[in-house]
Amino acid sequence: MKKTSKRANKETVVPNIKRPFTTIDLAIFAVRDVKLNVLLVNRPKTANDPFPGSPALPGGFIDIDKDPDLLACANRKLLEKTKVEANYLEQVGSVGNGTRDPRGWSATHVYFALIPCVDEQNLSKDAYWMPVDNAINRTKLAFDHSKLLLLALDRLRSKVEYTSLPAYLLTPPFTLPQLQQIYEVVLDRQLDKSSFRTRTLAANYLAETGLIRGDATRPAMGYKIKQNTDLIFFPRPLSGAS
Amino acid sequence: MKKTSKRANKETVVPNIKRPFTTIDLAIFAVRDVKLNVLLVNRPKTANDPFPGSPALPGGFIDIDKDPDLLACANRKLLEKTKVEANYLEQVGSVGNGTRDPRGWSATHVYFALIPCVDEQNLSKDAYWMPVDNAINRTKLAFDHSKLLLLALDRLRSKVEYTSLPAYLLTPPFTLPQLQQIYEVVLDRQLDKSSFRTRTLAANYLAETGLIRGDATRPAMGYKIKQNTDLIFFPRPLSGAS
DNA sequence: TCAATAGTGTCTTTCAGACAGTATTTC
DNA sequence: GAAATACTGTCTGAAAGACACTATTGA
Repeated sequence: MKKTSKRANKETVVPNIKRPFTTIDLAIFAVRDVKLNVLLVNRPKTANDPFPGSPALPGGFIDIDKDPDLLACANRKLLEKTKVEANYLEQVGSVGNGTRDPRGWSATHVYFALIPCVDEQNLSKDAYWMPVDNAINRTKLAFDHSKLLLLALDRLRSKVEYTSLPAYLLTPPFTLPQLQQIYEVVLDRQLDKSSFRTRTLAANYLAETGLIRGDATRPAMGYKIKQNTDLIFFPRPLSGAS
Repeated sequence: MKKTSKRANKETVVPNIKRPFTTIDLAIFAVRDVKLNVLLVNRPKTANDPFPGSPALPGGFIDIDKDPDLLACANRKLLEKTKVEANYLEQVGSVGNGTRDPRGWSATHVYFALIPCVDEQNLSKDAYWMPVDNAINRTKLAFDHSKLLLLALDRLRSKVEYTSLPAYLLTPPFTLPQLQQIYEVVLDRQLDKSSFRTRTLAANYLAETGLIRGDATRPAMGYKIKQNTDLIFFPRPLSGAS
């Protein structure tokens, strides 16, 4: 290899500039007791830490020695807190400014994850579930995490209007009425059964797994997401998607 | 103020962790000669710089002394290169890993901007327009900027399917046929005139500004975006929005 | 049989798409 | 009047919403 490579011949010089802190924050969602929940952790009570004891989104500094990229870092932190892999993990965006962290200029990369509900005793010790309604309206989260949670929730809700996202909040096999309930829980409104079924089945992303017995009622067909299926985009949003 | 404030009583300790580089990259779009163009700059030819002389998206390191937040940083860099404010500026997301910059682990925050076309002699000296088709298919951009450009372009195209975004690529007053042409240029396909007009006018975000004379043809009504109007979301996407 | 839930059928509504037809300008 | 472009009207079709109806289970 004689020709000049991308790297300059001499060692590339590391520029001498001030670097912001770089963190990841995660909004991990699951449905518990017919409510959308978000995973929180309490900040350490060490005096030197900002917001000691406050509830916060899981996350923290990127470890540039351990994390090959941002997504891997998000996955690592998710696994540390929940012991499970995400059914779905997507970046919401990033927020950075000089005021969000009292320790200095800081930029965070925000992800949201969907998992089926994990029992609290299987979570990491410092982690717990809270209904999002509660987390948004009645809880002061550390840093700007209330705002970050709202960002993630808005993204989730808006995508639920026109995608198959809620299927990632369930463990297969699940029934169409169960799936519809998840949609209703996330969107906080009722949906029509008939059009929901037509739309869902027409998208052709579910495979039947056999009847599931109900409780003294008619059994429902069980479904799972077909293998190698990406997120489904429906041709029209459910309604006021704006 | 006696009660404990958010900052700990003693100075909060700055944690001793390695920090990645933090940068902004901008995909600045405008329509020139009936083609969607993107603003590029050539990397400096200094030997110590990575990718010397290569075309790249405008951007660079955050200056934590100058930039209060990420958006302000994006605005600053936009203004430096184009001398104009953006009609529309939105974050696409962020990309960070250990390999995208030969100088070390680096995270960039990607924005896209829409501006009406700025003549090349009014741009900053090192900046120039390139048709996106050309920039994507026939140009090797510095760093991972080809990938970043694609991210921004995908976001733009997908939002054009169901929003009023293209209106921000025009200087008012403009006519509906002109606006339709911008949609067609961005989406690279023809649209039906009648449904385009119905949909656009029904959204009620345009105000008439009086007839605009054509070239030996019937004059067309001029429009501008109504004041204090946010981006409009249409009830349905144009077609295969997926 | 009844209660409860699963699932279907039918009609309406809302918009995008196709396409033909009319209107207004300059030459 | 011709050419060019602006604008309108009518029909079709796809998919959501409302809502009544049938189907299948356990007690």
